[in-house]
Amino acid sequence: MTEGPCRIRLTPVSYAVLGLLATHGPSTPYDLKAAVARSVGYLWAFPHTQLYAEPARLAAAGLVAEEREEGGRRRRVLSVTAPGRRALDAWLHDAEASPRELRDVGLLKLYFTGLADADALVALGRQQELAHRDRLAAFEALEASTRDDESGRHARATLSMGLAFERLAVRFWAEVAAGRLPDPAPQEG
Amino acid sequence: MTEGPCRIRLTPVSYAVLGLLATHGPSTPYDLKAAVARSVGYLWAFPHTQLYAEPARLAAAGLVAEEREEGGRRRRVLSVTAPGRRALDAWLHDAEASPRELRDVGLLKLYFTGLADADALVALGRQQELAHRDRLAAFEALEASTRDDESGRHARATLSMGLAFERLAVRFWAEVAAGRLPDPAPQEG
DNA sequence: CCTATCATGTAATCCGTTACATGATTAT
DNA sequence: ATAATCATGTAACGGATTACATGATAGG
Repeated sequence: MTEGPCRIRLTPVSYAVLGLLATHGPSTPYDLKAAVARSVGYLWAFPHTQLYAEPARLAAAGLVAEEREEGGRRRRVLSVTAPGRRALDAWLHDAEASPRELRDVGLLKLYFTGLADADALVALGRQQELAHRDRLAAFEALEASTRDDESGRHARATLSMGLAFERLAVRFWAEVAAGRLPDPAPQEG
Repeated sequence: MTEGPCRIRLTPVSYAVLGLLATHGPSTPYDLKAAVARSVGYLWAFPHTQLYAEPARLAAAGLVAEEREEGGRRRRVLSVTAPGRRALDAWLHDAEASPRELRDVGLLKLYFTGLADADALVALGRQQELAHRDRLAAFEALEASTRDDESGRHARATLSMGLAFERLAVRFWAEVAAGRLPDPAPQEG
């Protein structure tokens, strides 16, 4: 049993695909698209084209197997190979993961809003508050619909972080919208 | 007065460059690099190469002006043009900014850690807690060093969000490290 | 004077996105 | 039967990262 023919760099998308295949078993790219929408999508969404392109990359490296259906649409059915599973496990057991920068466009705007007038600031606050409220509502709906789903404890844990973050963001931007620029100084210590 | 010769798509990097030039006046790419490190870097860092490449793009579009020093290093000195300033103002006055997905590798791992054993989970928690503690400490140092800097109120506001987020992350990952998988259900409401 | 680090840049790669396109199903 | 939407892809583009490279300045 030889290893994959060529080494490729594995990105988060790679591991998401491997993880979804390992979780749900053999799937078509379309299945993956649906699975993402139902699961990690709120945390990390990718366009469906990536779910067609990425398996090809992984297949070239021998980490997933591609089979074509015989009849009708001749869809690709993907599954994890043994090397693929090993790569996934290695990733999961490697605790290293540098935290993401915020990289939020709203915050970047806020940073420079001193260059504009106060109206721009308040408008930004309002818009951001609304946007985060929407996401919060979506997360809460998702939370409600996955209660007493014992199998998804890890998924619910990440969702928990998502909810906490959105609540924080709503509070933050509501302050901005009210014309009160938050300052870290009077810390609630 | 004609507009820039060609339209380009302006990305967050573009506006960061425009914003920094508008704030600090004419600068070389190296100045920009230093300014980023001192300012927005904690929120959104880019490699220095982008601070050489991006001004070229902006110059081609007429949004910044490039001059070469005469003596010695013949460095490029960049400044915002009138159209550049208008583009920046338009961006600042457009409140639209879809919030960023979390897209955190640690959370993605957490999502799939049901596929691995409990050790992996705890190790991940520990590592993430440490990483976020480090960032929190860095943010706190930055906060302390910018106190009573009246001109940077907007900067301090974004920093305030950064601090709050890191505190949240530390709490969250500490739970994971302790083997307690957070669940959104018992909401502190 | 030599070395190390700072400062300044170029070039290539590659992933992610956007745009486009078309074959199946389902509904009316 | 036709329209509409679902399902499934291909192809090109471009920005961001990575790797490489070299000229100045300072320290020993």
